[in-house]
Amino acid sequence: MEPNFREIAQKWQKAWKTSGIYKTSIDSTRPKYYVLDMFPYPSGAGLHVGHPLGYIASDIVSRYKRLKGFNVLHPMGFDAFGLPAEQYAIQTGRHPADTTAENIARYKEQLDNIGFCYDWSREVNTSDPKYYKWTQWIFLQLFKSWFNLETQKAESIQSLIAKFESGGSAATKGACGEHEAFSASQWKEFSETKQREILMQYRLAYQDYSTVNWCEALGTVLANDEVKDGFSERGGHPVEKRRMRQWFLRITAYAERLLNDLDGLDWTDSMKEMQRNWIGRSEGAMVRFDLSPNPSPQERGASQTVLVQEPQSPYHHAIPEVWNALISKAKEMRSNMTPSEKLLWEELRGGRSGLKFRRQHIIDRFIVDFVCLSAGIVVEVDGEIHNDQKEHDEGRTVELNRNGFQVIRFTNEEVNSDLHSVVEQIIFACAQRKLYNEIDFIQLAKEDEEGYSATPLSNSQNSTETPPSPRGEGPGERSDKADLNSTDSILPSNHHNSSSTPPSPRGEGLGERYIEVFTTRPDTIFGVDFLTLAPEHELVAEITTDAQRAEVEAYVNTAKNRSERERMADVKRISGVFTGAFAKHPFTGNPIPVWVGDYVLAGYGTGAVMAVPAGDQRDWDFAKHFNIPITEILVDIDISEAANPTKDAILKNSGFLDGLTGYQGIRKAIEEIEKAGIGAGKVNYRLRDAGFSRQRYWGEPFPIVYREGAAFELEEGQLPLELPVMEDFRPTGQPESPLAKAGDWLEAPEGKRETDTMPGYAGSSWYFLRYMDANNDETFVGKEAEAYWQDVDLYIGGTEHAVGHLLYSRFWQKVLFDLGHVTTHEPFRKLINQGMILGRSNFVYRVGGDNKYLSADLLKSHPELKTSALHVDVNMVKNDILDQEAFRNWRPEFAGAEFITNSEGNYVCGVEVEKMSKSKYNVVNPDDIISEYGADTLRLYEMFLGPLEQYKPWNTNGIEGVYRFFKKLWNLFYNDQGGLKLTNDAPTENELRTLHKTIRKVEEDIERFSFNTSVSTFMICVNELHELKCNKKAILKDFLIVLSPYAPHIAEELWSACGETSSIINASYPAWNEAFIKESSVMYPVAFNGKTRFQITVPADMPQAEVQAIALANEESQKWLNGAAPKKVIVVPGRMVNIVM
RNA sequence: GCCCGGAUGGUGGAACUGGUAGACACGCAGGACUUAAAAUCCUGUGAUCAUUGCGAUCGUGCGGGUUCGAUUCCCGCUCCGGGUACCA
Repeated sequence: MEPNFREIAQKWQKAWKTSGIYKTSIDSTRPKYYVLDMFPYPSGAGLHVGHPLGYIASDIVSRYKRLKGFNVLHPMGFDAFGLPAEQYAIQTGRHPADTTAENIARYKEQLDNIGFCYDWSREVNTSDPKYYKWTQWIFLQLFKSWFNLETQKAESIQSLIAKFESGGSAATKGACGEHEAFSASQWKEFSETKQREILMQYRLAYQDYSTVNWCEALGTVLANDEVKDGFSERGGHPVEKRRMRQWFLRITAYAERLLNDLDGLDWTDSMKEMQRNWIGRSEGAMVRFDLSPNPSPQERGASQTVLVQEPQSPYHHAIPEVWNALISKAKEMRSNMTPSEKLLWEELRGGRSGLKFRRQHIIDRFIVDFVCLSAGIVVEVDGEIHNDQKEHDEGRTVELNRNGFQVIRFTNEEVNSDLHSVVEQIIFACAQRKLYNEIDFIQLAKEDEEGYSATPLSNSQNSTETPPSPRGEGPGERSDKADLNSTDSILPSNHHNSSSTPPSPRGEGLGERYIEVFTTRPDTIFGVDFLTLAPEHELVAEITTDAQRAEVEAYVNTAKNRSERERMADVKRISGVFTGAFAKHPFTGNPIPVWVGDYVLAGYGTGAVMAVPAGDQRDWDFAKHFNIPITEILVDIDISEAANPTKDAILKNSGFLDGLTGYQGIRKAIEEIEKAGIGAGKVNYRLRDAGFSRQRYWGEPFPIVYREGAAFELEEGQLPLELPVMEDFRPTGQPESPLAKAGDWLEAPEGKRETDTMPGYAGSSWYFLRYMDANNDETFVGKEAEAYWQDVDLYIGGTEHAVGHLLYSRFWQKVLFDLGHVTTHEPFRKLINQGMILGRSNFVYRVGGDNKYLSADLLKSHPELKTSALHVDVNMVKNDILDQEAFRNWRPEFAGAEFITNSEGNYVCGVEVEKMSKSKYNVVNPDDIISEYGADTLRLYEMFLGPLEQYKPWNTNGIEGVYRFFKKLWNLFYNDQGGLKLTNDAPTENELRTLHKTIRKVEEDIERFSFNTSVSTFMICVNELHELKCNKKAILKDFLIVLSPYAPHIAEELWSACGETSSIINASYPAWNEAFIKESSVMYPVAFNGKTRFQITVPADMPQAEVQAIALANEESQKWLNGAAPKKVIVVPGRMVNIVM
């Protein structure tokens, strides 16, 4: 008789429901165990076979822990607010409340079919006002608190107000935005609006203007993790940046705690690592670089007169005879400029670049292509460069250098292909040169050193691209000038005594402006060759010189308008522009050019970096691209091809850091930076405050009203603030919420309502707490319930929530903990990530344009046939063999399909593993499996598929094996006629051994979440009991208990067949007895040099020496030893014997 | 690029602290039962060689190393999967 597993499942599901056996309550006599699944988002598509994988695992643990005597909390609910539900509703033209309710009903039905032991009386639904009342309440707790940096805890905003009243803004340190300083009396005089404005800077839930991801198509802003490569994760619509007033949660205040507390969690390393990366802690230093004053026109004039004899005798050294020849030649050249020269001249002529250039100008005995006399820069454009030409050029360069000119060379190709960059470099070189000139002037005057003309560029390889540094120490030469003493002597004196006055946050000091950078490599500070600002950096406009203004503005505008996507797309492209400004190196006093580049992100650190080409590849690339000279600071490291970012290289040319490794240098450098009062060691985080506003309809409304522009919270008694029912809830297409159209609702007696709604993660950040006391109307979770259930012992869900949900939940929990509302500071003790179940797509191969299909196993033998692969519904395929009739009936166009089958007459389908999706026809619905094989088979088979955490394709092929197992089990209880064949006989030793081995193994497996191996243990047990022809109740009943977490329905059915009247769910897990498992004799494999040759069987308690003797005495041993004496014999007790020859 | 994980028969996978590699299952082949099929049961199934038999050799992505002994530990690679990124 065939058992009907489907009917059995339905029967017991009904019985359990009626008896309310899954209802859980607080029971202080038993230890608690809280097993939680990540609750699903009820989409319209329903569950596929991949969804229940984690649920099955958690259900097994729940039932097992219950058998073990724990009071188990195992709830389920629905994450029902959010964008997808709204999108789905808009698509179907219905209200999200209706579609959500339907989807939930469908999900529940599907879940119940699988036989989960959820206590549905604790169901939560985040879109239910009874639930979101408390989401709003928690938001108010965040709104009404601030983070005290001194105690590293959240406190009530009242304590902050008290501190302001007594000591003004200086009285305390809290995590906050920017605001002015004020005294206690000033505070008291502030208007309420003003006070609220300041408090807003401290609240854990606060408002701020910020750039957000605005998605035109979805009509809403998106969280960073909802944006992938500049497109919305859902729908793939383009996303752009907009500046809007938004709600934020001050999660950054908790960065350190969120990071440190990871250590105590039983999560996978990769999961913790993802959170660590997201928090992105990096240690380093803040360093300020004072800005040199921009040269005024007068100063420029001064420098000109000193350094270049201009304009009186620009043609110096030219003797009359040569002069006449040169001048006619120059005229000729002017009228016959090469196309590249013409191109460049168009950019340089008439002072367009802010500098005056002359063309085909005579200097000494040369005619140079272009020259900027005020800066002393010669620009040469060459054709193809041959070797002898190169030599000639070098000679010419040296002579021009001698005359005080710096030569920059470009090839025709460079000018033609990247004119912009060429012009850029020229302007940069001129500006830099001008500043050097000034400094030289000052230094020369002061120190009475050798004159400028005696500072030639001697390094002929790169001299054309290398401007002289202030006192003549070009790269790789004159190192005697770069020693500690000389750098000390030019340290600005104010740096030595300014440590008592902390720098203001930005470069707005009195009379002195500076750029503050964050660096993780303060040890490389002597290798700083330039600074780079993010295009959005606030100092950009201020410091840019007039000459560079047009270009910088153009660059900044382009960068701003470039969407995220475009910026991502050409990460490789290096772009930037020189501001014309210079900063002063804090230790050497060298001028450091300030650039703008979009490789620097405004949102990280200070939005400015100190660029060290020697140690950072991006800086290196930037320097090479713009011909910025690179300072070498690493001993014996070649940086001609790439930067060296390692910290173990020895530093040189680095003043007080010389001779130290990077590791040592970091500490020393921070020390010196702090001593000099130009900065301090600093820990920086990548984590940003969490955007908490959404311009959508289907979310929690904020319990906030506005009066005179200030935000006021609603009273607790006014919650929930229900979402108004609206006919038209579609996005407005403007960056404002659909709720802006809500008419009367907007006008509250207390003021004007906030129209944004909360994001999807609001409700899911605390749902695990609500389950503990889901029906409490007085509070979000009762004190008693919270104290009993505390936290989640086991949390199972996908890795996709690694940083979003899991981080926000931890943050909320910590805030609630600080405020005294919960007793634990981490919500999820152990976390397991189930791997995704992938689809296994099947294909048919259509021949040409015909309605004819070639079997996949014949593809190779028929290379002459051109075929195209078509996805075919996997539900028409069994063991990769197509149901031909079903295919013909699938769609009208396949009705007359002809099949070229293999020799057995089968049509074999092709196979590919892909994500499960409707469009690939590879979705398997658990309901179909259940109606064919029953719920237990589905449960057991999903577990049998492989390790829980592993990604694996769904393959229905193996399910028969599990089904056979159940039939085999059934046959231990029933004979062919359907009669029970159970006996009450005493079990034999063998039967007991089989049983107790199984009890032990399954227990061990569940404890380490190795569910797939318990399934094979069940199979082994049933196979053995079959062999033993065991139908003894004493054995089978215990086996059923062990099996019941995996296969509750069949276990319950057979349990009652044994005459039990109470449910197996309430049974106790049997204890295994070592005495039954112990074998009286042990089989030892005997190996020679590690290779197993034969086996011996000896009594289990035989001493090692005797085992060794027996092994050696064996005649097989004699054969393998071949007369030789063994060198060594190793006996591993109970394991094996190894004889070394 | 960086971080994490992985690679074992025709397939999914097992081997938990280094100790008989391939448990359990699928598939396949052969057999029993049956008029036949399904279901069920039995046998075999890593590769190569030898097959009359005893068997032998190789084998856990590749190359080294440690060890009496390595799928397991170490070093260096290859490939695959996931995460993440101009993060200074």
